[in-house]
Amino acid sequence: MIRLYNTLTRKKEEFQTLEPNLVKLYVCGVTVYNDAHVGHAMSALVFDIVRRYLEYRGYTVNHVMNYTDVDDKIIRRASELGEEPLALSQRYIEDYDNDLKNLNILPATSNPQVSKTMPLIIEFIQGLIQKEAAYAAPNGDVYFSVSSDDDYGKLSNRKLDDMHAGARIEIGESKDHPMDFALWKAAKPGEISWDSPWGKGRPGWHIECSAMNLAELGEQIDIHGGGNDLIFPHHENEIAQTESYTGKQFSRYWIHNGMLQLGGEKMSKSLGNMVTIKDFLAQRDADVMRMLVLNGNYRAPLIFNEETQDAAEKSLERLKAALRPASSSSDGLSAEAASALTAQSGFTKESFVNAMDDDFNTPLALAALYELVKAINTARDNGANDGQLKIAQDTLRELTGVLGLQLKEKQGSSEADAEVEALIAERNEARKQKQWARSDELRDQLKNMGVTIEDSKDGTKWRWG
RNA sequence: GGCGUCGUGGCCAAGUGGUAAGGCAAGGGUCUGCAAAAUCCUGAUCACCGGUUCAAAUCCGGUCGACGCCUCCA
Repeated sequence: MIRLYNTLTRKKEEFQTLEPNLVKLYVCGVTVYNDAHVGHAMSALVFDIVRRYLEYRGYTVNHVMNYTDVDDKIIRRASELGEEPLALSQRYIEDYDNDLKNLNILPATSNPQVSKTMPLIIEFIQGLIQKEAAYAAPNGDVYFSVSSDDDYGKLSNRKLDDMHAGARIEIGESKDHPMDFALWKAAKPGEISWDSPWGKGRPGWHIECSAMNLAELGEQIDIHGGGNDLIFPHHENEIAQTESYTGKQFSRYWIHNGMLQLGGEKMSKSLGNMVTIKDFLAQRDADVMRMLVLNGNYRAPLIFNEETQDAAEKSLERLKAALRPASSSSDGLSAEAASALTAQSGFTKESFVNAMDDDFNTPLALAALYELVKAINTARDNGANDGQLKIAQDTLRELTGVLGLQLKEKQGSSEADAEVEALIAERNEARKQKQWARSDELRDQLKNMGVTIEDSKDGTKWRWG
């Protein structure tokens, strides 16, 4: 039984899908006007892990992630660059797709875009006006009327009265209630716009997700996700719109990831404390980013610094090492020891599933994996052969795969490999002569080339990294 | 000010009533020519105060602190 923490109820709940074995999952994607940063990566990774795990547990996951390709910031940036807004956003969509691929994140089942959903958005707004949940203002804007919605504020646990103070009405707006928000914004001169019953304009931020949800997944979905900075106002408003429109509960479960922290504060484009995904991947392997996410609870803030990255990298090394082959000179494990290792595989799998079933408790799931790692290493030290390690290593490979870890050993070019082999042969010759100084010198040289050496009973082993 | 999350060993982090998982780092042992890898051993009473209980990191109240949202934001 899978349990997950539902922001709507602030409790862990048993997961039950609307339709058997099918999960309708909608995750808010990014606004595409700039390079994505590792905070975006965190969110994408969290939901990639959710999706992979649900699939592992036998569900078909209909995973929708949208692109906001029509927005104030896109328009501003495009005019700065002298580029068409949709051309700019299209460029960054491709760019982000590429980042996600490089992070080993599975592509969503579909990636709707605002610019391609216009008719439905307009229809949606018209429906809301008909139901008197929205109204057109004289200036061509259309607003959602929060007063029309009895349970407005239920997701973020806010009351309209409490929000009066902070709300602002900008000049030119004519809202009935300060918290009313735009469904449709009248176009300013020269801005990209679409025709509508209210004149030329473009959609507000929140309506797009309601419309794309409806288009892709229907009136009701199982899980809606995103960063916890979206709880208010974005997700709150989505609920208001969709439930006012359909009269049905929108999403059964709301999942929100915590914010990635750089130097004690949230990483964001506006704060300017960004590490882009490309910056990160130029320095570290994709697995490292994923490991950082796995190492903590997805709802908690993720501390991102050199120290946590180093630790993640080292623990990956430990997982990789467990997958390495047995010593070729080993003469096999006793039957009891071999069956104990196999038994451990079973225990680990069980612990892993129990941990993940409990709201994707990845730190606990990893702990289960390390238990198997230790068993494999001990078995190898005790003389296990490859056949005896296989089941345990296959299990480890399978479960790390569920988490989306690749655990690839670094590769070198064949010329470089040949050079390394030559140096190692030379070093082994020196070792045979007990010329330790020369031997160590060669080892240092290899180390500087990025090669790690391990001398063992069955010869010298080496690897990049 | 309002809403919410949280405060566990040097760092990251599990654990929601019965005397603290795991990873990284550190120190020591085994192995090794020396290393590396592996393995073994060593370390926290859980922000603070008060309460409930036979028993609390875990429940309740309070204090202090951190972070997020309340404006665009993953």
